[in-house]
Amino acid sequence: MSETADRPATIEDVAKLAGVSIATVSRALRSPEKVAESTRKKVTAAIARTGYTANAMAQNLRMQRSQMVLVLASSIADPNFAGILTGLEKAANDRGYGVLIGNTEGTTGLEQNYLRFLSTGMADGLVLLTGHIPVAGEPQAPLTTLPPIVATERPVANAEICYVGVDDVAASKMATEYLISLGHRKITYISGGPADIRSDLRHSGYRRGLMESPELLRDWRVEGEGTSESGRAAVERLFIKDDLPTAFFCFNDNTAIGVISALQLRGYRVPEDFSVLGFDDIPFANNFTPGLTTIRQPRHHIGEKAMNILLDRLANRSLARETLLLHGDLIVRESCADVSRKTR
Amino acid sequence: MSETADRPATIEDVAKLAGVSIATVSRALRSPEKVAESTRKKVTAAIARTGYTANAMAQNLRMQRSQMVLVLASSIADPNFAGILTGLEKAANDRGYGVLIGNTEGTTGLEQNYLRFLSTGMADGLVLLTGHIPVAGEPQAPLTTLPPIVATERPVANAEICYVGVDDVAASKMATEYLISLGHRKITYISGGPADIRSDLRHSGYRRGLMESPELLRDWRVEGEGTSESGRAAVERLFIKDDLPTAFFCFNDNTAIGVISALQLRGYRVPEDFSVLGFDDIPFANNFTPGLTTIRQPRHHIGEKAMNILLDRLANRSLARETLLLHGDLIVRESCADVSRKTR
DNA sequence: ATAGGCGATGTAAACCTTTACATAGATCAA
DNA sequence: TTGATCTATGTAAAGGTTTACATCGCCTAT
Repeated sequence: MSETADRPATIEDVAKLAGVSIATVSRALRSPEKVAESTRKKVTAAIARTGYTANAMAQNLRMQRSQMVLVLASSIADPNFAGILTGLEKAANDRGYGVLIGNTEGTTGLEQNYLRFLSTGMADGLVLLTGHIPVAGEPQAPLTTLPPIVATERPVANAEICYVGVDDVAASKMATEYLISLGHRKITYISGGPADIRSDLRHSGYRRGLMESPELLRDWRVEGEGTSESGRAAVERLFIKDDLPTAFFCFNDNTAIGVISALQLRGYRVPEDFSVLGFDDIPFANNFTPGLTTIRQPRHHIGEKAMNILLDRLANRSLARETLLLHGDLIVRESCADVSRKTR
Repeated sequence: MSETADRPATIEDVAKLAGVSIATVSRALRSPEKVAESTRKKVTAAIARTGYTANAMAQNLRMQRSQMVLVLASSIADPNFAGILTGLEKAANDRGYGVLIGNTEGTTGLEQNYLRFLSTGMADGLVLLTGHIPVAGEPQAPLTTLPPIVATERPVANAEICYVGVDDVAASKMATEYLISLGHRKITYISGGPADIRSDLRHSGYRRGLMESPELLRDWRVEGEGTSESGRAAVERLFIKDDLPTAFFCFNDNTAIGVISALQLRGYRVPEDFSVLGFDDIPFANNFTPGLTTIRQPRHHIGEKAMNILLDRLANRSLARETLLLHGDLIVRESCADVSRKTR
C-alpha cells in the first residue's frame, strides 16, 4: 500500500500525487461536498497509495484542541473504577476522543503533576473521580481557568460541578425498606468514614427508609471506613457493647464482606443469624459465600453518561450545571433473610 | 499571577515581556546553560508574570513525538489490570509521559480503532495486554511500521516482542512443590482454557513440580476457562467421574474460588477436606473464606518494568528484544493444609 | 593592534494542518 | 456581449514551538 518511505506521508505528498493543492486534499477529507466528484476520487486514490493519515498533532495545534480527556482518580484499584472507566472510555471512543488517565493516589503532589495535561493543552476536559477540585499549586501553572469538568463516582463538595452518579439516597432508602420488609426492626448502618460524602448520603437514605415506621426503629449508625477491615472492626465493637442488630446495612460491599466474615468467625451464620446488605455490587459480590445482597451501581452507564455530558459541554461550551442521579437496583442474593427464620 | 488574557500566554508574550527573542526563551527553558544568568532571570520572571506553559501540541508537532503511550487491554475489568496499570502509569508519569488507554473487549473492531492513536502520531509507543499483535485492517491506515511495543500480563505468541511478566513456570513449579511438601499425591491442575498461553506455561511448571517424584504423581489436567464458573464446573465433572484429587492447583484465583465454592456446596470443607491453591493473588484473595493460598503476581512492579523498557526503547531506538520474568511469591493463607490432617 | 575564538543572542525555517481570502472559469440572464 | 453569480481550486497565513545557522561583541594571544 504505502510508498516506501521512512517518514510517514504528509498531506503534501498526497497533494503532489493527486495533482492538486494541499488545501483541496484537506477539503476532500473534512468537507467533501466542497470538492468536485472527480477531484475527490483522485485524492482518495492518492491517499490510499501513500497510506496517508493526518498528523494529529498538527491538526490539534491548528484547531486548538486535543481530542483528549483527562480522568483523575484517587485509586485505580477501587472496585468501582474499572466499570466506570469502561463506560467513560466507550463514550469517548465513540466520539473520537481519547482517555488519558491520572492516578493521584490521593496525593496532591501527583494531582498537581497531572494538571500539566490541562495547562499544556494536552487535554480538553476533565473527569473527576477524586471527590474534590484539583488544588492549584506552585510548581505548575496556576490553572486560573479550569476546563470543562464533570465529576462521577463521588460528588464534589461545595462546588458547582456537573455530577453523574447513582442516586445514593433513593437506593439506600430502598435497601432499608427491603430489610424492614423482611421483618427486621434493629438495623445498623455501617458508615464509610467521615470524609466520604457518599456515606452521609447513604445514611440519610437509610434514615428515610426508617421513617416509614419511626416508632419501631432507631437511627443507629456505626462508624466504618469503607474497607473490609473496618467492617470487621465495627462488628467487634458491637459485640463488646453486647448490643446487636438483626441486620446490617453497609456503606459498601467491602464493608459488608468484612462484617460477614467477622460474624462467621464468631460462629454465626449469614443470613440465618444476621442479615447483611451491601452497596456497589462489586464483581466479587456474586462469588462470595453467601452471595451478597446489595445495591448495584450502574457503573458502565454512569461512566458513559458522564463522558457524554462532558463532551457535550466541550462541543457547546454550554455552562449549565447538570446533576444526573441514576437508579441503583437492589440485587437480591443470599445474605439477607426473613427475620422470622432467624434462629438465634 | 497571570495576565488578564482570554487566550493562554505564548512564548512570544514571554519574549516580549522579557525583552528577548523567542529563541532565547525556549533556550532558557530547555538548555539553561546556553543562556546568560541575567537573561535567564528576566525570562523566568516574565514566565511567572504571564503564567506561561508551553503548548504541548506545538512542542510535539515540532519534535515529532507525543510523549504519550497507548495501553491496549482486552478487559479493563480483569482483576490484574488495575495493578499493572498503576505500575505502568507511575513509570510513565515519572518520565513525563502520559498513558492513553484502549479497551478492546477482545474485538478487533475496537482494536483497529485504537490504532488511530498510533497512525496519527498521537502515541509514541504501545503496551500490549491483549496477548496478540494488533491486526492491520482496512478502515485505518495499514500501520506498516509498528512503533516500539512491549507486552505485559500475557506474552504474545510467535512474535519477537518484548515481554514483562511473572515467571509462570517457576512460580507454578513452586506452588506444586508446596502442595507436594504438604503430603499431597493427587494434585490436579485446573487449566485456564486452550487459548491462553499462560495456562500452558503454568501447566508446564506444574509438571516440573511433579517430576520431583514421578513415580508417585500423575500429570492430571482438567480444563477450565479462568472463571469461577469454570472452576465450579470442573469440580462437578470430577465428582461425576468419582475420581478426586486431594489438592487443586488452579490457573488463577477466580478458578480457585469457583472450585472452593463448589466443594463447599457439596458439604466439604477447605482446607480440611481438600486443598486449593490459586494464582494471581487478586485483591479479593485475602477476603475470601478461607483465605486463598496463592501465587502473588508483582503487578505493580511488572507494570513499572514494562513501561520503563518501552520508554528506554523509545529513547534509544534500541531494538534488542528483551524478556523479563519476575518472581512470583507464594502467599500462604488458609486454603491448603497438610494432607495428614485430611479427615475424609 | 589585530586575528581568532568564544559566548550570547537573534533570524528564520521547519513541523503539518486548516481555512479565510483570492482567483479563475463556467453558467446564466439581460 | 457583458456583467453577475456560482463553483472549484489555489495561495498563504496562522497555530506555537525548537533549533541550525548567522551575527555580534568581547576577550585573549600573538
